[in-house]
Amino acid sequence: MAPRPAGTDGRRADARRNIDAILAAAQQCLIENPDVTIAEIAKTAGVGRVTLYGHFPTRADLLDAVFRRVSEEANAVLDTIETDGEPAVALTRLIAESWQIVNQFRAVLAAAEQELPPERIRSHHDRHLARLAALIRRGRQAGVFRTDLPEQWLVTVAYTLMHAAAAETTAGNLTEADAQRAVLATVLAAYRPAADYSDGNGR
Amino acid sequence: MAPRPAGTDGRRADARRNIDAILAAAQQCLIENPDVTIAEIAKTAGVGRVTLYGHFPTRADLLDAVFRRVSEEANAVLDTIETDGEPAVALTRLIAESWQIVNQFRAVLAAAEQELPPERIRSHHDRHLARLAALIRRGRQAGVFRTDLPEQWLVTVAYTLMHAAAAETTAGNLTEADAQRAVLATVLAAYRPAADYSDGNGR
DNA sequence: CCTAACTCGTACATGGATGTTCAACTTCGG
DNA sequence: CCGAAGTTGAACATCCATGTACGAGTTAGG
Repeated sequence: MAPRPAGTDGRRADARRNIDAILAAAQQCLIENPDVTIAEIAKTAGVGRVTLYGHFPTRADLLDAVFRRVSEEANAVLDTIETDGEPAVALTRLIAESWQIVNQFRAVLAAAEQELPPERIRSHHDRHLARLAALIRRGRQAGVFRTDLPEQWLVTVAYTLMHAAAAETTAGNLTEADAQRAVLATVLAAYRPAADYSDGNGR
Repeated sequence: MAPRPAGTDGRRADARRNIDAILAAAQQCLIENPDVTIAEIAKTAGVGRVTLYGHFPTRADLLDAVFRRVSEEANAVLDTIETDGEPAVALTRLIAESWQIVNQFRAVLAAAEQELPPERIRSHHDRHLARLAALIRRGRQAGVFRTDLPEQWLVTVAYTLMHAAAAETTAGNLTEADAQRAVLATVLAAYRPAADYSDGNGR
């Protein structure tokens, strides 16, 4: 109607709608099975296979778009988290939220890892990792997190454990609640300073 | 020469030799790239593709055999480890050894996980997991390991961290020595009782 | 030595997924 | 209402790894 804001995008309205549908479908399908076929994604999106190829010339392109989308969704959530204050508390908050996300989307990640060049994955992840890294740094300076291991390793520990817990829930070995608790308890313990003479109450 | 012990196997000597070569080649190839093609494995083994199929009718059969082989090799090593005495010390020994193995063979595992039915994986792994589980149980009774999380989860934590560390070394982020130290320190910390009022020296 | 067991290469059958091309049909959007 | 942008299914072209079939050549081993 109104001479469209010109920033909308070159595309026509229905095209944009389809792209959305495709991304949503892809996301859902990938969660159920990282090896879904393009054909199936198209069908789920209620769109012709050819149409899909029209927007995403190659499987990798599609995966990349989905990955980017999920990643941005995650950032939107995580950016609202308060990471100031007592590091251990902030860590608890951050991990709890992050775990929800990992638990939801780990299958997408798995798919992406299989078929996207590693730097691609890295670049999408960086912001998440940086957030945690910053918190760790702060906690170390405050003397409440251990400093005898590389910062990078501590980051890895947290993400690894989240993935593991997610796997355990999908395998049915742990309820979501138990899994979250387990991750939290484990990471907190793993981050505690090596020779900890404190009383365990954190101060 | 001597009327062969009759327990040798129905096969002819050269056949047995080839089977060995194939398994060895497969193991090596899979370590370099979990998606190696059968053809390449055959070539590496210095054997015709057809010959390979003669012994392992299907890719899954081959993977299974390789997996079994590696697993048995691992068991041979791990069975020699002293798991009595102070649980924390025994754990250190067990993890240190296990990590070496995981670090060497994680690629094989990855390949197997992709293409073998999960129960197969399980059955091969069980003995390793059981070993650790037993030690954990003992440590808990002795009051030196935490009891507020499922035993199963603690096992997962250890193996997960070993895999993560292995990944970090292959990525070049950690030297083998640093990785081993990191795993050890992290697992020990993670296993420590939740509200730990001890002096950190273990007794 | 002589035979059955093994191996080899080449060639072929299969199957499944990814992309492409085309010509007709719909829908936007001005 | 008209033209351009978008959509569609069907058919086709590739590609690539797996697995088979065969006939001829080797080798083990009694």
